[in-house]
Amino acid sequence: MPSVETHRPLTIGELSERSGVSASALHFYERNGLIEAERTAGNQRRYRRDTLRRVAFIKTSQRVGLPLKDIREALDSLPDGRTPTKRDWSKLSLRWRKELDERIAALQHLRNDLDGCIGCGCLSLKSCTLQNPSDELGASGAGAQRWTLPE
Amino acid sequence: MPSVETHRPLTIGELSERSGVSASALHFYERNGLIEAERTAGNQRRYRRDTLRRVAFIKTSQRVGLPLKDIREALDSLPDGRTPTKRDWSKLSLRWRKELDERIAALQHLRNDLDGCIGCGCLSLKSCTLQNPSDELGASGAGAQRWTLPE
DNA sequence: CTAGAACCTCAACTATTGTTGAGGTCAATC
DNA sequence: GATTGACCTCAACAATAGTTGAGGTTCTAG
Repeated sequence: MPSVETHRPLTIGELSERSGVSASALHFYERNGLIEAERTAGNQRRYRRDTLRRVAFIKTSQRVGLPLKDIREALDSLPDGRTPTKRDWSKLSLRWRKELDERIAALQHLRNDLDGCIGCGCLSLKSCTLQNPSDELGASGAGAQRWTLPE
Repeated sequence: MPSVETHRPLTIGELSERSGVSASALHFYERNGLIEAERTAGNQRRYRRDTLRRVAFIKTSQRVGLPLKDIREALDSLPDGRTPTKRDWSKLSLRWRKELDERIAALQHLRNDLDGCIGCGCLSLKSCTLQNPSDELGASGAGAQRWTLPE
């Protein structure tokens, strides 16, 4: 049977140390609705232990380059009051994995485009402008869109 | 032989339209040493046509997530006064491709780690803490480093 | 030569993701 | 019961990557 210790909520210091996220960042996440905490009679924060996982999700998502706004949206899909189940987290992970896949695909696409250009030192990617002498010499007309890959 | 038109330097409006980068952003890049311009007698900017390629490099690098500081460093390796040759750009592209490769590899690594965790809904990546019941119940001790993948 | 579009500078503002410090309170230990 | 470390709020500051606006100048076409 679990001891009392294992159910005790976390102080901000504990959460900070265990998650590797500074207390000020935790405050910030709270202000922005990414995490939440109970308060003691003396107004100090007490975090449910699953907040640890929530913070892990935040950190990991940030590593992929997602803005906090998006991360919050994802977290909003978790159940409100109760501790999320494995299934809940699993759904989130899957969603997040898709993001990852997309980002990887986008970078690979970019790299493939680049490969065709390294030989000529060109950087226009979509259509190598160096292979088009009129650009080097200064062709007028549609130039902008060539560099803007579709979002 | 090339007409005069093809050698004429670009106004900021032209560079902006052709590159898809706003004039204010071009001002900003100049303040930060990423691009430069000659001036007319009346103090208006005139860009060498190869600035177009420079801006393309900036935009593309940003797409990969590189900060302007790094991009400037890369650009600093270009020859100073003269128009860069294809070879110059080629070197830069190669360097940038390595960055891309690294980023792709990092994301793939992250995804592979995640794959092992989706089944259990865990997010600790390196070592699935959900597979470790002591964490769900709140094991004390080293928790932080597990989520911090090496930079 | 004059109107209007395009350009100039400089300062202030935006958003994101936090950090730092001041001034004060809480909680656990001696 | 006093000390001390951990915690609280609030405001200001930081870096990045720009945008916006005011107020004034230049360039170009008619």
